[in-house]
Amino acid sequence: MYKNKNQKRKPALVAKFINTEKMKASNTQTQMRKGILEFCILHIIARGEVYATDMIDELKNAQLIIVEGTLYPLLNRLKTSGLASYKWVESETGPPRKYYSITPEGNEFLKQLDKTWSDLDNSVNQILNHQKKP
Amino acid sequence: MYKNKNQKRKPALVAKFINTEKMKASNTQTQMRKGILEFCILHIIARGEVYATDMIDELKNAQLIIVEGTLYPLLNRLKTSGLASYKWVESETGPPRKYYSITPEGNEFLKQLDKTWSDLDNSVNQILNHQKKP
DNA sequence: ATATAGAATTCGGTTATACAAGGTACCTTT
DNA sequence: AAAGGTACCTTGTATAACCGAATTCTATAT
Repeated sequence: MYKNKNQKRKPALVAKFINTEKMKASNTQTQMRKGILEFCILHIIARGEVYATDMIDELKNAQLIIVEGTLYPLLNRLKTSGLASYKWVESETGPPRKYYSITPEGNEFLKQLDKTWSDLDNSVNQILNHQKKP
Repeated sequence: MYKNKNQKRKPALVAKFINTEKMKASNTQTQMRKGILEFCILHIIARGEVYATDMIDELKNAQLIIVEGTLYPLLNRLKTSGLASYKWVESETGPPRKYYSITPEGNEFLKQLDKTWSDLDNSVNQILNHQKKP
């Protein structure tokens, strides 16, 4: 729908990474988040048709800040791998939106992710509480 | 203690990644684990002096499989950044061991990680249970 | 017409984890 | 001495996710 003329972009200005305690913590945060966003998005989609802004809102609501530059590529990945699909829907207040829904394959995959997450959750809590497995 | 002669290495044989559902799942698993290992290790060290094999055993016990090639670099990172320290201890059954303990800075950092983890845990559970924040 | 806002897209850059696989060193036993 | 087990170390590499920021397009409002 959007044409892609080969346009030139200015290289982004990049702030140099500085290694302080404080930055380390925020780094760990991003590290921990890795792979969890996809999981959360799939869950949101699985509940009903939504478009990007809906997702961002819901994630923000759950204190998971996500930006467009992260979300859109992720949605494309889900689409390409057949885990999600979308349809265009006209909006009354602006440009049309892509409403996503989950596919059967997506649901199958989501089941695995649920297990992966709960396993991980259990493992971590076991370490935190230092209880030996029976 | 261990000398480092500059040895030559054969390039590692690399299995080409094949994109199946199954592999996708295991990939997500490693993604989700990112940054969590450091967190767990710090916790284990915080409880008392341990050496590498102790840690691996405890993690394995909690279903978190970790290999030496992951652990040793991680421990070095902790040491270098002042979050952990170690002392050599003779063993009665083999070569000496490095027993690690946490530093005050490490404890401070661990507090932050605890919060990071519980925040993330809450966020994810909020998505899974689909409850709006009050 | 023009401006503004909402929606989707793209990409260049940064990050550093986790793993595989090979290697060195120490200690005990035979 | 040779062997075997335990402990520690190092390099290379796959990744691949996430973000920042500019961009394009559409529709509505002024």
